[in-house]
Amino acid sequence: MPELPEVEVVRRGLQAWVAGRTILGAEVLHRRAVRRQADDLHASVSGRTVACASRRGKYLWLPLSDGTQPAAQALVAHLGMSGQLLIQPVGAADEPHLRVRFTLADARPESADHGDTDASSAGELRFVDQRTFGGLMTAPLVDDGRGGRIPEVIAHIAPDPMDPSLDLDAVIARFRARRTEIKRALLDQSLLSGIGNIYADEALWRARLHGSRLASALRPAVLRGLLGHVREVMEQALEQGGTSFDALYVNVNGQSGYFDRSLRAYGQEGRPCQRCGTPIRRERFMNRSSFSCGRCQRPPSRSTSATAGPPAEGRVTPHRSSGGTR
DNA sequence: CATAGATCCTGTATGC
DNA sequence: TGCATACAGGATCTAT
Repeated sequence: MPELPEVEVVRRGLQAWVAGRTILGAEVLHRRAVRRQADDLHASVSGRTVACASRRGKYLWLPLSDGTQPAAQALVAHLGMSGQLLIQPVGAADEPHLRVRFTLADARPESADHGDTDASSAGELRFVDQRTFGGLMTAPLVDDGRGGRIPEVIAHIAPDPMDPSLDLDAVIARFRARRTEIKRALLDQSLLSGIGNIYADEALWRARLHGSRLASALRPAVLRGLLGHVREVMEQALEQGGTSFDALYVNVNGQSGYFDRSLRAYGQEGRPCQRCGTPIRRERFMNRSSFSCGRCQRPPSRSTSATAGPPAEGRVTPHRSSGGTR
């Protein structure tokens, strides 16, 4: 499941293989894969040159230059659960779940040493997605408020742990203002982006925190430590090429990462905790699985759990704007 | 406004 | 063997 490290691996591949190349055309094979203007995709991208490959959290985008001005538009991509962006030679067999095909001009259109075009370097950028939770769209680029540019459709996505402009103190303050479980807050992309179920569980394991702890009940130093673990585990995963459980996550050349060998909590149900030997347990949380150590990661007491029942009688209850219909 | 839950999607694994 | 069900889960939409 692509989270920040996996998406960053893909971004680097796009930077190496697609940046500087001109898009000749787009063919949409599955409409759901293009979120807004499926009919306009070809017209929106053809003839434009990919300036670079950018990322925030789990979103990727390719600023598209028309050659005369800084890019005003970008091709935005989210891999969802099973999306892949692959570089393929022209003529390669279509993948079973090929959704969008972009044809790319020669990587070196200006190298006229011999005057002939090098057909072997022409190629395709393909969006392949089995479960169609991912998608592409084009969007105008707007100022991000920090001197950078971002597609306006993802302006609500918070900076991620790898962003050098991240204001850690501000993030900690926002976490502390949340009256919800810490894992739920970690997964909220408007607070801090790039974290999914895998790295949330890994960071919580490293911090020895149970995901049901109330975010607002954690001291700033504890949150600082947790966010440090988030960043550290993501950096380590990136060094391993990301986490792959199967062929659903691969880089632009179809290769898998190896961080699954280093997972300590996610998917480790029944295996001994690497710290204390207690079997890793699995719990349902937010309609998905959560993995944690029953000894190192103590669940909160009822009084500090966000999943605890309603306040006892006599407690002050939040006011309602209108009378309840109950 | 803040928070919680439903929903989309399909290949693979599991159970009876 | 075959069919039904569970599961993976990020972002968006809806409800409270």
